[in-house]
Amino acid sequence: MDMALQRARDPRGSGARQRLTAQDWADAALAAIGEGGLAAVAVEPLAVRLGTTKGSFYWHFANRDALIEAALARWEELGTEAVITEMETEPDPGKRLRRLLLRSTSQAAEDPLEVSLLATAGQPRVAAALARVTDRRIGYVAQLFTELGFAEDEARRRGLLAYTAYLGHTQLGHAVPQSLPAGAARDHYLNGVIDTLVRPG
Amino acid sequence: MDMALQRARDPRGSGARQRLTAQDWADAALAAIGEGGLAAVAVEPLAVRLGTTKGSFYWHFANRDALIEAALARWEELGTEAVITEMETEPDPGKRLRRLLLRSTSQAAEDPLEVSLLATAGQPRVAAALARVTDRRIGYVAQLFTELGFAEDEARRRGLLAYTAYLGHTQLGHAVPQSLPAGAARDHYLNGVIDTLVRPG
DNA sequence: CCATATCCATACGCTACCGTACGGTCAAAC
DNA sequence: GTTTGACCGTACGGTAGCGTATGGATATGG
Repeated sequence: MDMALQRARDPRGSGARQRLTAQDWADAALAAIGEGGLAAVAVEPLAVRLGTTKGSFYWHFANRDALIEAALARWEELGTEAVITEMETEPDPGKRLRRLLLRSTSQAAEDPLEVSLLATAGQPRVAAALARVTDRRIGYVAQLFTELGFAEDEARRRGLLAYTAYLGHTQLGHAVPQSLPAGAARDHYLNGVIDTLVRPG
Repeated sequence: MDMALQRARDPRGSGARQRLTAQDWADAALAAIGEGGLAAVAVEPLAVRLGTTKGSFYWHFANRDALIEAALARWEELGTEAVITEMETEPDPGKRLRRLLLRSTSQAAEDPLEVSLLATAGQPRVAAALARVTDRRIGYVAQLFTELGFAEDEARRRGLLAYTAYLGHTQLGHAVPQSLPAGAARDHYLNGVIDTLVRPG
């Protein structure tokens, strides 16, 4: 998740701008979710971080809920399709699976956002966004297994197993990082996992 | 997690008692975590649920933080050792692994507590409790793979994979339940997963 | 039957945050 | 150069929850 806060434009031409866009708020909200969960999406603290005040916020959004919605939409846009598109440059499905797993896990290691969102699946809006993203991802991974020669059912089963392992892995990465292999052992571990996942039978 | 709120004793002999114990508060806090995350551990709402007031709470605990600590201790006590002990009645390690996975996943399907705790790994106290529980569990599963004849390294690798899959599975079970197989397909899926996990190679 | 320790109710002040009201500012359009 | 509309600052009232203070209830031993 690239939080590169691209501002609309910079009227002054230099660094210090003062007008913000709704997307600035949405990105800040995403960053806050990553750091402190949904509860950290609080208007006044965010305003301080953005160097502005609530006056700005309530111009761009009706209320806090609308901000959350915008942040989730942005996450859906950035967190899944971009990665899948990036994978498509690799023709071999086996290598694609390896690249996907390596990239996703290391990405997730730096970005607590997904973990925080999973945590707040109680919220209906979050649940809906998660459902869409999850379906898309599991479908994509299952398709990779299909391309590797597995039958429909078996591919779905292995795709689901791979995705649950990915999810659990990121969970551990944030909650109990010392339980995961690090450095070179990490790549070795992940490659071994894929070996197990793609072994025929 | 059996939330059977056993009261200390019941001075009246019948149903309606009014004095509470610290454990009553801790159990209520655990239930609240399951329903609404750590943030839902709020003294005044809990007092309402317990049919009492803050006066009781601040008699038993110094502050909200002490309550959280007590709840975590109770979770560690109930959520891991009890299950492992229960597994030991099964002599065959292969069946033990199957029983463990089936029991844990269906348990977790009803009890959002673990998911909520994972979500709040930011809190140092939660992180410490999670670390202890995670180490114990991964160690136990790895030992099962050792008993199944895998070498030390391979057993650890497969144990970790199994545990991450379990974690991710429970995540999905709460966030996007429709992505998981249900009913008979569920057992079929889990058995297939174990087949994949124990297949030699 | 009263004394004491245990346990709870109630009232209070404090802080963080939500949302509103309204006035001020600045750039662009005319 | 005035007007207009987009954008922001500030002050306000409201709510939820933390923690404290203090008095009241209740059970049990003397």
